[in-house]
Amino acid sequence: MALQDTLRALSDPVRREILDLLKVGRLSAGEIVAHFDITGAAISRHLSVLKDADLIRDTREGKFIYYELNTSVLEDIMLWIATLKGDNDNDKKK
Amino acid sequence: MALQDTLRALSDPVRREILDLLKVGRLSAGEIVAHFDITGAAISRHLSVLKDADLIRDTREGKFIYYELNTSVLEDIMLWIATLKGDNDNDKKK
DNA sequence: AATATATTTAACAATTAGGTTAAATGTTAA
DNA sequence: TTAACATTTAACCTAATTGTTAAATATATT
Repeated sequence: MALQDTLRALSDPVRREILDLLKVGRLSAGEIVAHFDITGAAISRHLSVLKDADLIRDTREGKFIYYELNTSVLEDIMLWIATLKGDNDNDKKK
Repeated sequence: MALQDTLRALSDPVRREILDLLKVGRLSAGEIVAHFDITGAAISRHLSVLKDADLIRDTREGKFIYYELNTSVLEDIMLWIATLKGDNDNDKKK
């Protein structure tokens, strides 16, 4: 379900914007919420979708929960797209 | 809306499987339907989503409509993912 | 212990998505 | 022009998604 989860997570524009924000560095949930016009509850659920897809990691620090990007799962997408485009790099690898 | 359309189209497993089928070569709608357990109507709608996202192109030939892959729009995803991963190749380009 | 702050979870409403069957459209051939 | 075939579109149903507000949880502070 890895690829499925990742692509589903990426298919929402709010979630992609969250990832774009985290590109610069870690942010607390509240800091992320501040960038949007929707409620903290809505953002919180988006964060949990991203977390389930392992696109972000969280660490609590006192009252705050910090989120940071985890790009490793994006490899699978890159691979899938590459094979779709007829790249035979993968065949070579095996 | 290009990236959004592409990612949304890719977020469904049936649609990804259709693209995988087309990797080998063009197929008629009917041939595609034959690979699945859902109705032709359902597949037809999936095809139209893929077409709207410009991931496939169609050409009618007599009674049949043939579908073929168009991978060019996948570039945008690759780019977006690359920047997310901190690739500064794009910066260099400008 | 009580309160304030940060965040998540629950319950709900509106919208979107993906499936079905039945009807419509386009094309070929009798 | 009628019949048959390939495909799409329409109408409908159910389930999932995304947002809201209100309640719950976790931590820090007084």
